[in-house]
Amino acid sequence: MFPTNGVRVKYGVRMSSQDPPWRTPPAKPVVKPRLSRELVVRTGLDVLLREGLDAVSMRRVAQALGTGPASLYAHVATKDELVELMLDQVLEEVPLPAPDPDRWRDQIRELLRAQVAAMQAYPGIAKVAWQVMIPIGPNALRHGEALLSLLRAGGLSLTHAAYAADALSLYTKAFAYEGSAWRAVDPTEVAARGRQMGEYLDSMPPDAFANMQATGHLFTAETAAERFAFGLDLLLGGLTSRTG
Amino acid sequence: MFPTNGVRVKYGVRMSSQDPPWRTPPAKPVVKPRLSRELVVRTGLDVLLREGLDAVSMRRVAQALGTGPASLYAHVATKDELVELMLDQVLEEVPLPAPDPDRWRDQIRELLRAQVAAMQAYPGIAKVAWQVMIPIGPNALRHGEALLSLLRAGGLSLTHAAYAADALSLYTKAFAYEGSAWRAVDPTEVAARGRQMGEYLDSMPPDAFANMQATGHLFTAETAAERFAFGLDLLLGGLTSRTG
DNA sequence: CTTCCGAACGAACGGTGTTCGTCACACGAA
DNA sequence: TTCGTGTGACGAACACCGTTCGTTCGGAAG
Repeated sequence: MFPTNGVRVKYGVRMSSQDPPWRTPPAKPVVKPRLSRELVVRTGLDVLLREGLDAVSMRRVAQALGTGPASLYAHVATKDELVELMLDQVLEEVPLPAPDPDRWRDQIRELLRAQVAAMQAYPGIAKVAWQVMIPIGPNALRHGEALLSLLRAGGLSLTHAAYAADALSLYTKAFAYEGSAWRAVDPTEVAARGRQMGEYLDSMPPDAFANMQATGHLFTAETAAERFAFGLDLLLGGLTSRTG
Repeated sequence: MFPTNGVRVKYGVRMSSQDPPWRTPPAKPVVKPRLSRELVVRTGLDVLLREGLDAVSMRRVAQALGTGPASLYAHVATKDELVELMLDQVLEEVPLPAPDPDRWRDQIRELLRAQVAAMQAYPGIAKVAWQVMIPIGPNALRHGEALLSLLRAGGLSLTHAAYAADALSLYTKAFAYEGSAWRAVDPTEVAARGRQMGEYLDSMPPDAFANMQATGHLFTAETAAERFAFGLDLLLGGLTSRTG
């Protein structure tokens, strides 16, 4: 029949001849894959992709697995750990460069851009990078080490490399969240916020918010890549004065 | 007795002579200030200061006001609006500089440092700067305009000023949140995370995370101000190549 | 075949944000 | 002064949430 490893027949399909005659066999001996940490995490990402981060609750993930919320706690300590594992899973797909002292600046740019892209593929996942204080998953650590290596390859001292990595990571996480959040919510709501802000600014003395009025049109999703590159150039450009 | 404006006597303290003799007067005619948007917001900040951001729920704030959660909705549309108003209130106390073209860089440093300091005075409040997509409160907008003005005073083009303001704001918010969050949670928990990470790193091949191992001790609360200044210098230093 | 252990699970607990219908009260009109 | 009337205050309830408890049951070990 089924391989006994990895599948499970609910309520036991076998019936003994001693069973009373009115014992009805289960209507649907549904084949259900055995739960595992990885399966729970993957299902969580599935729910996130389909219904957004807010829909990722223990109950919803359990429902997607055809079970109850209590079953998940055999594989995951808490919900925070689940979403942290989901984030780490997303980072796993990002390739890490081998430091090249001639291209370290471009390599940093590529790495951070790839991080943002990976996170934006799962709208809302960047939020958990802020919810959990310090990402500690294996892949998060690998990314941290890779960034530090690139900065060291650029000739920075240990302390400067550490501080620069901190600033670069913070900025990248912040940017990933911003873009990720915009994509996750209803676009009409974003538009409503923008209109609300415009109305407020218009109701004020015209010179009170002159620069805001003049630059408001620049903060759109279209300029996102450009803005990210600009901020990255600022940070990396600032490093030129500290190294060769 | 009391001025009728601003106070309220619960259940009506006046008794008519027609009342049946067993009618007991209310034991404590508690003087309760009338609810208002500002009072609700202020009470929210009170609860945050005393019990942390997680304790700020509609029920808890209502309880602190001696009423039920439904009463708050006459003054605040949703909980998100409440915490957004709380954040805006915190920003109100930060003074804004008048742009001086000779000191614009230092003025930016001062402004952003003051923003971080104000947020860290209310541990956890920086989190809401991320929960609400685009801060839209009057004070948030005033801060945005001030930052743009300083950058324009520095000679940047409109587009560059806008992009630089975006990067600077993002970095400041990110840093404020990081420090704010560390202060808001149990220090033993932070230590546990650090130890957990150290153990994981030790269990790996020693050269796999060499830079992480060497720099781990630099990411403490003591180096926070230094790290923030470093990142700010990076961003502002990157601007030198784009203006005089 | 029996024992045993841990995954799976149903039900419940105490919390959350928000809504609904009601009620008391201050204020303007008669 | 009396009488509506509108609005803030409020208790109760709804539909969720994360998590825990006690039980059940499948599959491997003895």
